[in-house]
Amino acid sequence: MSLVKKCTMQKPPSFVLDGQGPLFKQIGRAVTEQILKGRYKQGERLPSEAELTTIFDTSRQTVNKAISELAKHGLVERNRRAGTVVSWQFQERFILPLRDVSDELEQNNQIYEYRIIERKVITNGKGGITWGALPAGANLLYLETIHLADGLPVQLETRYINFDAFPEVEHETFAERSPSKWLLENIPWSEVDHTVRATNASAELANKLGVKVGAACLVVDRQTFHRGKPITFVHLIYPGDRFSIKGKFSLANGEE
Amino acid sequence: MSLVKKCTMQKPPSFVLDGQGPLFKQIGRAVTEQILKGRYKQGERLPSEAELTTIFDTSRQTVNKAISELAKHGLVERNRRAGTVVSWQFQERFILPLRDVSDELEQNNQIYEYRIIERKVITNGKGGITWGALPAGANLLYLETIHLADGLPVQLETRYINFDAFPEVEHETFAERSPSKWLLENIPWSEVDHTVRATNASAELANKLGVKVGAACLVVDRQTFHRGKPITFVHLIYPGDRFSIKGKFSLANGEE
DNA sequence: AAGTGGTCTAGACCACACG
DNA sequence: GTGTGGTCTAGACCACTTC
Repeated sequence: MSLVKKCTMQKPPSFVLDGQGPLFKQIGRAVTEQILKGRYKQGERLPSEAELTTIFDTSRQTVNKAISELAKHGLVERNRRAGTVVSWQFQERFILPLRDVSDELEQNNQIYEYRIIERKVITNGKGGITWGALPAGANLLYLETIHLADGLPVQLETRYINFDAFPEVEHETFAERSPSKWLLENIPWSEVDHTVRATNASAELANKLGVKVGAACLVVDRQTFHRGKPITFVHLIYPGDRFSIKGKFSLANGEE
Repeated sequence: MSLVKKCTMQKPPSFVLDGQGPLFKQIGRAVTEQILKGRYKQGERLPSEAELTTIFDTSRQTVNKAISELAKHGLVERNRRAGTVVSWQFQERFILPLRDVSDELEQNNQIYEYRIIERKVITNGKGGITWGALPAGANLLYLETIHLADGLPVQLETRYINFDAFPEVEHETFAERSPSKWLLENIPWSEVDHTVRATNASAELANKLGVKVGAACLVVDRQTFHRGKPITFVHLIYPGDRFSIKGKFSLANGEE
């Protein structure tokens, strides 16, 4: 029996606190730093919370808060007994924020307007329109809205609202607030479902958006629910050359 | 002097713990629940941490953890002295995950393959190619890769790697691992920048992706950095009819 | 001045998974 | 069993902001 198991030559601590901001963030950065430097490789185990507690001379809570945050961002994985190891892949979590058009445009100092093109109550399943989340025969408020930036169309919104569940929309003209804003301010929601894809503009769409027939457009489909109850389904179409979704992510600062 | 300031008819506590999982999550759900129910409206102030501590008969830490989490998700905003109020808009945080193609396909039980179409070292700024993050004249490793699902093209990848900073890529054939996977496993990164938009397929692109000329395609541009040093720029093109980005978000469970 | 959230401590018990 | 992270407590000091 050997006395030591290969004497893994205790690595230099080398964690450096920068003195900026809260301790738990400093610790998070220090550890992230060492991982990025390759000091801890993928699959490799980090010091336990107990060890980090002594390394940084702090309480376990603080260490836990720091490392749990890294785990939330997917940089490390934590397991009881097995300890904390560096993730093998953390590319799965690239993240894109999706914002309301009007907010997006305001930030760019563009002038935002919208116009309701059409408004009617329709029956789910008829006229070729079916919203799978609701049974056929349900009443839907149909709204078609065009959103403009500096007078140029940037988004065509086709919306269906669960009319039976929210009959109060009948008396809303959406003159003051766009349907999107009105819903957000008046109807609570708890779940959202998104799909983003690309499509070619049909003749009708091209006309409404002021682009050429066949032009590539970005399409965002969004379904909103509250406790499983469907609220609204919205189909957003953007001219491909006038709109894009942008997102940044930085490991050092946390999210976004 | 009136004795009471209008006696704001102490609202019924009405927070309900469901007994499922950790206390701080139960509290988070209970509070979220009341907000969604409209019991606390937008801009309205929540009970302070001290009050919640007595309401839930727990420690302040636990309450803090619960409510801070809601704040991270954008449901509420916290301010010193002013207290915690329900956010006016929390639509800004709709989130879309972006995943590696191969992972995406694996999940759908589709067969994944890739082929390197072209590989060469080029000079930044020449041949009409400029990567703004690097100076003109820098060396770039150019890689063009096609990714297939069940034998059908789903992604055309055009990639530039900062060759001067990572000369080790010269000897990598990317035969075992796609450039994307190889980079993720061998080069540390700390910042990512994304843009998603739609575009019409050029003749060349249409040919490579096996779609019609002019077909709408989804384009993802991704720049990756490490401590501000550019690593790679990649231009991913998906046939619009064969690919979409999907994301779900639920307030009740936390993220994603 | 006073109330709020932000952070930190030093302890504790527990569930889980590995040996 | 034993070490790990997950959670919780009861206290504390501080910074900020509104009152």
